[in-house]
Amino acid sequence: MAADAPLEDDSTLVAGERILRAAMRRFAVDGLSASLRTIAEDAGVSAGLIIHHFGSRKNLLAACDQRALETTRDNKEQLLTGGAGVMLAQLAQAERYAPEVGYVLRRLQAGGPMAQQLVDDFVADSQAYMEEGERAGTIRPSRDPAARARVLTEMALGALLLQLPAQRDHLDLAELPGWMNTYMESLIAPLLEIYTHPLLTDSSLLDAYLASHDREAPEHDHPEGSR
Amino acid sequence: MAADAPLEDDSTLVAGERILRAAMRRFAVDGLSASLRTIAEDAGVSAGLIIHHFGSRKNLLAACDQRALETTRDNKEQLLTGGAGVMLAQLAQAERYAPEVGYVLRRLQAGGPMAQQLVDDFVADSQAYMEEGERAGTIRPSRDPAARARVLTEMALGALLLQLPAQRDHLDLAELPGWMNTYMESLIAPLLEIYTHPLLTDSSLLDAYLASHDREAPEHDHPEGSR
DNA sequence: TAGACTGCTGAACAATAGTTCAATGGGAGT
DNA sequence: ACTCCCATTGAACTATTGTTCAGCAGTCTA
Repeated sequence: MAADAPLEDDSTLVAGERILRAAMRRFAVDGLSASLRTIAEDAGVSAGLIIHHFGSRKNLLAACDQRALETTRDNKEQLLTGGAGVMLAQLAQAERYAPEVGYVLRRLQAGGPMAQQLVDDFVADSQAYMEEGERAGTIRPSRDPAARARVLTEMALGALLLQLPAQRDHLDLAELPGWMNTYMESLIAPLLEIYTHPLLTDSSLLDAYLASHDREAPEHDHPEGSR
Repeated sequence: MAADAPLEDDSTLVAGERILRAAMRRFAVDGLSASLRTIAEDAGVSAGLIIHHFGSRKNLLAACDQRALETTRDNKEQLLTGGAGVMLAQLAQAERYAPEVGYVLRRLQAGGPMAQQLVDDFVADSQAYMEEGERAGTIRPSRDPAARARVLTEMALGALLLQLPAQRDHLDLAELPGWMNTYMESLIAPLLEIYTHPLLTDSSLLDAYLASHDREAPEHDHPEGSR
């Protein structure tokens, strides 16, 4: 019974925890399509036991999601704007968290509601951090701070995603910290440049856009006629 | 015989083309894990025929990749910096290309070498376009134009990826144009702001970073003379 | 008309997946 | 010592997958 019971029954905690960790590792390494039997072997148990504890594969994924959310929420510090990626990178430096970070990346790669949830978390973090920077005078105020934080965060996370290996390809957890470090290193120079010296030489594009949209005519036809 | 023959034998072109189009649609709609039988049903043929024509599932994917590359390469125009996403959005406006655009998105989502290939294409485009803007005086020169183009493109594409539904979830091709349009609309205001008014209020961060890194590799990569 | 070529089908096969279930075995409680 | 309990196993079941293969049907050639 209790096939769909809430996870983490305390009486099953030892085996359940071992399975959960093996699952996060496997999902991170092999992608979210890793098989239950593989996970079972890693955890040193049988495939049936996973079902016995978690009810179904979907529930196991859900448990991993929850664990990933907790881990990321417990580690909210970032250094730089668009800090989501940086925060992940920092988290990955603590090799202890490599499975969690890998899992988060796989989840984001897979897309769907949980990816959205994770992104929203990062966005909220980023926004809070940017408000702080705004108060401190290091970050310029925005017309729409929420939108700005969202865009910057999604871009940082998304760019990171594009560096990932394919879904079913191997992601080496031991190399993950160095890998993310290298990537961040290559990112920081152009990113700082863009954030310091504006890409566009004047504000004509922005002005034109604002002029045509700020007068409360939200939904009008796009200027360029398609052909 | 001819199991690994080059694709698109002209004598088999009619059925092969029908299969290829059905495959691109299905892969776009259901994700790259769509089954051969589903595709076969869409194309009005048997599953065996797909093998007969393409040799294997992998080859079918490869054929779709090639088609997607051709389509995107034949439609290289963009409006705005980081134009890869914009270019895809525009391409999606021509509903005729919805399957190709959807397939490209799925490919990027799946990651791997082909995603890298597509990204590199977009980066090259973006860089050429930005050089043009640089000459025209609308875009500010960069210390490292290639890196800047890559970062901007990967961020634009990556942010788009995060909006996608999950791998195995339904992606409605009929809604794809409007969907991308809406997303681009929400992106353009904060993006123009960031590109116009620098995010950081002063250059201290950039200066500090450059000071600590420029003694190694300042700028040995002279910007290329355009070929 | 006979024969051959070939695009094409549909059944069958092997591999893998998640899930079910009867049986086991050891520990706790009485 | 006996019994109950429950974590745990391992085999089996079902579903789906990519792929194979023998053969059918239509068309072209001689």
